[in-house]
Amino acid sequence: MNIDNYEKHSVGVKALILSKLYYSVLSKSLESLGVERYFSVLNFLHNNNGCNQQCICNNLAIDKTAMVKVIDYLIKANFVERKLNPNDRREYFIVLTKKGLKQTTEIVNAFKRIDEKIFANTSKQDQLVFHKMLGQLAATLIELPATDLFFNYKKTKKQKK
Amino acid sequence: MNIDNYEKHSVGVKALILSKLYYSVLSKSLESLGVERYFSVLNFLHNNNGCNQQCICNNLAIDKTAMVKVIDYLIKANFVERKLNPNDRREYFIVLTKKGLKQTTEIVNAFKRIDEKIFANTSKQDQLVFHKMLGQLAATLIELPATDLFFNYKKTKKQKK
DNA sequence: GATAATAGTTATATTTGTAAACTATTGTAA
DNA sequence: TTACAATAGTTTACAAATATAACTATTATC
Repeated sequence: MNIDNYEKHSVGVKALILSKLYYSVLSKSLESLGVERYFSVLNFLHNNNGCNQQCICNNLAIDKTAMVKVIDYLIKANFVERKLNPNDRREYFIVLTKKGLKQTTEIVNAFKRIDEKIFANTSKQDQLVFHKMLGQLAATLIELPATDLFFNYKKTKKQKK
Repeated sequence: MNIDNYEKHSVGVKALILSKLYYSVLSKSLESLGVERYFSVLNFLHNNNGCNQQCICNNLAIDKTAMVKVIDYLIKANFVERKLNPNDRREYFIVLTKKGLKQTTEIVNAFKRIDEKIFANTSKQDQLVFHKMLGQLAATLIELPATDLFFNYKKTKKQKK
């Protein structure tokens, strides 16, 4: 079993394949959980419990219309609740339930475990360079002209005729 | 405009976000082309013209049933043709048309241009470490237990009762 | 010659992504 | 203080992606 010629690809293709491999391993290690999707959202919520939907979108580069369905799904699974912010009645806080808190602990650990495992044979120095580079690449890409995608804030530009 | 707290994410999440950013920039820079999808497939075909569908799947980690539609789409757009291999009549060679060859040249260049741009301010040494790490991570992940996903060869395991 | 394996297809269902239009609320500026 | 813009979130409709299973045709293996 193999991904052929991985080293020949561009950075974008490598990143996409790497994320596919990663999520495939993650799903396997979390098979027994009550949800089978949106692990990254739950992982994020564990560290940012009570943030609003837009915040999740901005952090994970997910479109806000897609996020509606994600939260609906997680509510149905009894992992989170929507709580209206009384000080700004436009937004809802997304809060983990008791069950959600317990389960997300496992998810957080699964992420950590995989990260540890794949870096096990790598020097601390190389790991630092790697993470520094990832940050730089993301920062550079954000500054280049791009299609709107998940950047909801840009959409208004088109509305004016 | 920004991706908040990028540096806090796990490798898998970072890779996914990075690929989203990358493809968003890529799409923008190829807006004028006759296709608006499957750039990585076309980029791959440019360097592997005449390979079969399974080969594309193995290289880009795409499921073979999805690949059927991708190739259908590219045939419709007059970018590629299916040519039956006379020596093994199960497989088709995927061959770029004249139009396809011309267009994929632009795609290949777009990939290269972005890679050059995002690495412009990075030392050759760091780039080497980065690519070496990407390869190592992918290789490690492939060895870990995973859900089947795009690994078509594994599916046979389940067929036997 | 039977069986397994491979390349590719079809069908179906679900999920995800995209665009546009929408409500409700809050912020801002004349 | 009213008008307008911006923000948070939702809905709808449609296109595309993903997953599963069953399928044909062909080739490889024993």
